[in-house]
Amino acid sequence: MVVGRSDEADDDRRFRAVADATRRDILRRTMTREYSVSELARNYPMSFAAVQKHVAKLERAGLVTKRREGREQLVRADVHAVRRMRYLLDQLEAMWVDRIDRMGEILAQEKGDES
Amino acid sequence: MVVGRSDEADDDRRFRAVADATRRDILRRTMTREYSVSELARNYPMSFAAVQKHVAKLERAGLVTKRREGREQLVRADVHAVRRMRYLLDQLEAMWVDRIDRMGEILAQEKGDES
DNA sequence: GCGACCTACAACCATTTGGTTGTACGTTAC
DNA sequence: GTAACGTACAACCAAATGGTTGTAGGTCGC
Repeated sequence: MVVGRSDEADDDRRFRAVADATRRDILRRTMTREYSVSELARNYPMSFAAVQKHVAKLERAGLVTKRREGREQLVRADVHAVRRMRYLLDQLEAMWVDRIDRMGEILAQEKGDES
Repeated sequence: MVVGRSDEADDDRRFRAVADATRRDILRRTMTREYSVSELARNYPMSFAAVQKHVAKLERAGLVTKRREGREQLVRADVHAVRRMRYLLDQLEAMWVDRIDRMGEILAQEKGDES
């Protein structure tokens, strides 16, 4: 997969969206079941509008979606966006493992040469 | 593991540190080998001081470490901090999977009742 | 020893962020 | 029908962020 600029911007948004304890908690809760925004808001020591802003930021990052049911907006997490972030971190770790592997080969080679 | 406030702050720092394309690229590069700060800086269309700030932010998040070699500071990535982020995302995904599993059980139960 | 290279950081600035209060509108329950 | 509930968003403000320029000091190579 070739990473383009729009992919980088999406990654920016996703990681930034989870770089806040309140938003991570919103994500945890909405991963288990749907919550309305005001139901979510009751869990945090801030105004309703502030929680609305957090939800909006998660939505712009593609981490949650909303659907209206009567007067309520129900928020649910989207595991795909979480997987995309995990994938990127997996790639980073793979680069690390690859480096360690290459060092191991060098060491093995040096040991062979010493015999 | 119980997540405490200082853990949350660490998570804030780590996710915020990777919420920027330049810093993700620095992380990719230093995952494969050590780079000096000025060597890194040659890759980005910004001042040396700006790259320095990016490296400092990664360092504060525990994602890279620096060691001095003569006049150069050599930067290397720390895979443990990447793993901590991945772990957190794994937990989120596990919550999703658990929810899907519970829905599957409910559906199976409903089908059993219909027979 | 001195020019080139490398790094650190202060001060500044424009933009973004994260919170508040206030206003407005739609839905629901009685 | 109206009070209660739920939501959206504008305007505001303080703090944080991400970049710049400039100054200063250490190391290295010739």
